[in-house]
Amino acid sequence: MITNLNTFTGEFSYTVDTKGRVNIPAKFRKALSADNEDTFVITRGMDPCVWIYPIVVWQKIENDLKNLSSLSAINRTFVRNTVRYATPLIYDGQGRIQLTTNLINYAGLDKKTLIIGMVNKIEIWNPERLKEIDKKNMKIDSTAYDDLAEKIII
Amino acid sequence: MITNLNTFTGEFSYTVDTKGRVNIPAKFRKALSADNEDTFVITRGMDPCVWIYPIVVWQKIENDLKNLSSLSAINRTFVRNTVRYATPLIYDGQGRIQLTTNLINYAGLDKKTLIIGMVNKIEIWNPERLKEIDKKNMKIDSTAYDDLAEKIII
DNA sequence: ATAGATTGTGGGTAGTTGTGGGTAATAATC
DNA sequence: GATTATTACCCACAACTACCCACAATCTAT
Repeated sequence: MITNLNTFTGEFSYTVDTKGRVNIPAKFRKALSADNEDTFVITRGMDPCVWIYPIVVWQKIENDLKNLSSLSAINRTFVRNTVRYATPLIYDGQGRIQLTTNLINYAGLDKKTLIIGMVNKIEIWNPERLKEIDKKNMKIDSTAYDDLAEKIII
Repeated sequence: MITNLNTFTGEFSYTVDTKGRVNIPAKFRKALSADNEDTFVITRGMDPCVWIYPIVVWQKIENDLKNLSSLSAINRTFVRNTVRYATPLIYDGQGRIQLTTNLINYAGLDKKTLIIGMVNKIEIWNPERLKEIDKKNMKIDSTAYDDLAEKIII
């Protein structure tokens, strides 16, 4: 199929097992370009969820961070918080990744999870939490969306 | 015949079978440009129906979304809600696509469906629902149409 | 009008995928 | 150094999906 590589869409329900492993949906593994060598980077999301990047995409982010001058305190904070929780890992023979307890706690994961393709990255959510956030965002000023609508035609 | 490629018009009645498959009207398949390689992307419509895009059209949307920075919460929400339910798929040897249970529920599909060409995309409706929505929309203020008249000459 | 091709619909089967658990190797603790 | 905990790798199975074949209805063309 001719899908964009390192591009993820769709929503999937999976479980975190007792060992803290989650399956990466087969579709997402297939979307990984070969130069990733089955490797992702997991880290904290800006929302209370886990973010997963293909490692080659992450490496580009690392390079961008290198260009931020450490003379600025904001830059230092930003860099620190961005890379602090990032862990590269290879998925196992069954297509699962081993989450860290740190990230499991941060995202409040517990058994049932939602795995969501976010185009250039993947999110792992506790379904309850996402529902709350969704509800909150319902009230976002619709003018914000209108601005986006000018950039993107769907 | 000289019709525009990746452009769909007309209305067709089809059935969703027990496995959740629907036929894509032969006319629509013929309208697909070759670079799509028989691939569509199905997702939630803004109305309670299923939207179907030719994959090359969808990929343009994906690329636009990639350029939105995830530092903005509004952008994250917008991207998530846009791609969350999107699934690329190739139609089978009989010209059918396999719908996801998620989308079937969302659109309230059940056996009889209406498939409608929407120019750059295709919609799948539960006929009952469409009738209701149509009735509601009858009451649209005609000034809204006047605004459109400035953008589109028909 | 008739023969042939195309199209819509149904179902069977083999392969894939998600999930659980076991065992060996490694690391951590006392 | 011995014991425990943790991690990495392997096997098993049930559920699901993709692919194939079949057939009837419709359309096309001669």
